Amino acid sequence: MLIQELGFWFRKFAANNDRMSIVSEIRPLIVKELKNLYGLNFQESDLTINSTNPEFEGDYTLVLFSFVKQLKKNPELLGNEIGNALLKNNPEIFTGYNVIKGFLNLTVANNYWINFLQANFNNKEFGKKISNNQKVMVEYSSPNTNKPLHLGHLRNIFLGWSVAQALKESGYEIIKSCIVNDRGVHICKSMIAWQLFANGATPQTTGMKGDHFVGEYYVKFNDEFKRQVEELITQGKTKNEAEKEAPIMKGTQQMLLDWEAGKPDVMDLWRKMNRWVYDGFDVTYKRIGADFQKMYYESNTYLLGKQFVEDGLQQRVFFKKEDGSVWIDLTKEGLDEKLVIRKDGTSVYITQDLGLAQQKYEEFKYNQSIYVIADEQNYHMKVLKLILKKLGKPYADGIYHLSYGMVELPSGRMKSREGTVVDADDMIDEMVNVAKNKTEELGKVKDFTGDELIELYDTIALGALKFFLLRVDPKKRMIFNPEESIDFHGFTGPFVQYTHARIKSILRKQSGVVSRESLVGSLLKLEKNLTILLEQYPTIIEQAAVEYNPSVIAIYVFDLAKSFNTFYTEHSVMNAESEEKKQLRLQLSEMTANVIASGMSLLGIKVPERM
RNA sequence: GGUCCCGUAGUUCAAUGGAUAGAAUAGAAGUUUCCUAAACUUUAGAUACAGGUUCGAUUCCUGUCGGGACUACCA
Repeated sequence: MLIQELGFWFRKFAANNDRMSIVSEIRPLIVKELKNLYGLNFQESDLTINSTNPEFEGDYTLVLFSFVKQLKKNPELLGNEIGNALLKNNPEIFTGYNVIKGFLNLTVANNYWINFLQANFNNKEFGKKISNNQKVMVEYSSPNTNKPLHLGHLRNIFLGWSVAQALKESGYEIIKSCIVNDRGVHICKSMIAWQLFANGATPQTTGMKGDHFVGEYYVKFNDEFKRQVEELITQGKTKNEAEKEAPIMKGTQQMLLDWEAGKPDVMDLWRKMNRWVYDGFDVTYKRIGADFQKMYYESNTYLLGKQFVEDGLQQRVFFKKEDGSVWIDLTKEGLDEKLVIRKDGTSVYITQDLGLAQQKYEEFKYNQSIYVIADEQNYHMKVLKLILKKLGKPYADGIYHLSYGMVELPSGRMKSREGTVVDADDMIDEMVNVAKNKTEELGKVKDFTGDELIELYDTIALGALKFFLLRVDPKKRMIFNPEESIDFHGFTGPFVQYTHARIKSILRKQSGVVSRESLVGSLLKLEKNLTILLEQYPTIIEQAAVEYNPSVIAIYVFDLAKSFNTFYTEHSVMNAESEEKKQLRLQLSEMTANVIASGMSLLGIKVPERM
């Protein structure tokens, strides 16, 4: 290698964490050539550059059709002219090109890939960006305190956590928050059922997890309510009347009034039962790795929005109807009139959220505020943002609704009343069980201690579950099939974890550190494929962060593992053809393990050394 | 009724308007004296329907059919 060429590579890879991807380096070069050759000004974003299809020669492909029209040249000629110029002016980057139909296939120099590998293979922070001084709040989980977490919550939690992590890796400061829905009529339902049926039982006396314990009384309320309604109907009432007059429902409404009045015994019971639920949630959160820097409680925030009302009326954004209720007219925006204050002066859900948005902003001065909420609330979130905008709030534009689709069963939507809800804790326990059985069956870790085994089962089980819920585009509804979903083969977390464990096994056999200089001049097809994939990792993180979409990481990390497995089956690392090849493959292996570990960590998934 | 979202192999998911629509499972056929077979290889199989825009459409537009969500003085 020539001295000046070494200098080129040194500059290229010196600042690891700020390095540009090869594609982002190629773009300006092409723009430059288009100007030189034809005097045309194109934006980098005008260029379409794809990975070259495997059946053609080349690494990256420029699509030529968009220039053909403007230049009135045939694509073959155009491609050759651009390819020729690129090669001539950037001999250290390109070593070849070919034109097929309207596609210019570019081959990137082996030296580029080899130097990339040498510079980054042992960098565990590859892909991580330096701070950009932007602050993002991510609100997720946000449960009710009347029942335990279910599969739908898990999608929310994994998604919120992972998006936050991808943003953090991209240089943002992250504040994870949670608004706990700890008040309201549904909470009173559990409370009243406890008063009626519990005989003083507690999670401690029954040995139950607190959230499950309280959830049982919520179910008991519904059973009793149904029974009372039926009884009243047999007495000649209509269904509507019966539902209004059922004693347990009347009791619930009274309890809500008592709560709002701050009646001591009701407040005591409310605090006690919420404490039970929080204790239960904490266990689950800890187990699945959810964390929050800021908790909000609706019992503290539900009155906040009222400050907006005067403001809104004065600005003529809101208007008052004759009965005293306050509204906003959104018909010009294609929506309806929306109530913000009831005629009795109490606030509604949207009003509370206005207040909470304001409080969050005052407290954290965020640049962006992300709400991880299911898509059934698309309308609500649209209205929220619109109102804040109309009120001239500076933070309105930073609000983003990360809307995700429901998790459904093959039989349809999960319904708590029909008992078709998949409980989060049960689900995790079942996954752990499957992980245990499978691991024992394979018998590869018989020398593990009891604690190590428990940790491994958790790692695999949660890896499978998180991967399963994150591998799908958040926007889309997803179907959860209990029979088929607990699978550790194919496009799954354990598949990726297994690849990592196998690589680690190779690396353990290598005594001492892997050499930095591999001194090989060329790459075999499978070696190059793997290197190209590794080089794309920072771009993938960026995409996941920009699109708020962890599934691109899951898909990437799976592709990477698959690509390594193919390589690994074909070529031996420890018994490579030469010492240089061995070092190169060790570098490839180490970097693949690092990127897998890093990518999986962005999904909240641990990777084992052995499994 | 109105607004919005979604229809891709048997099934679960991919595909910034670009080359012969990719994977995974399930199906068929193979690979273990050699770095962990939770792996690898081969094979068969799909864009709901009808138009339109475009050099080029799974992607954009219109319509039809099918599924879902929202449309609360519930949260």
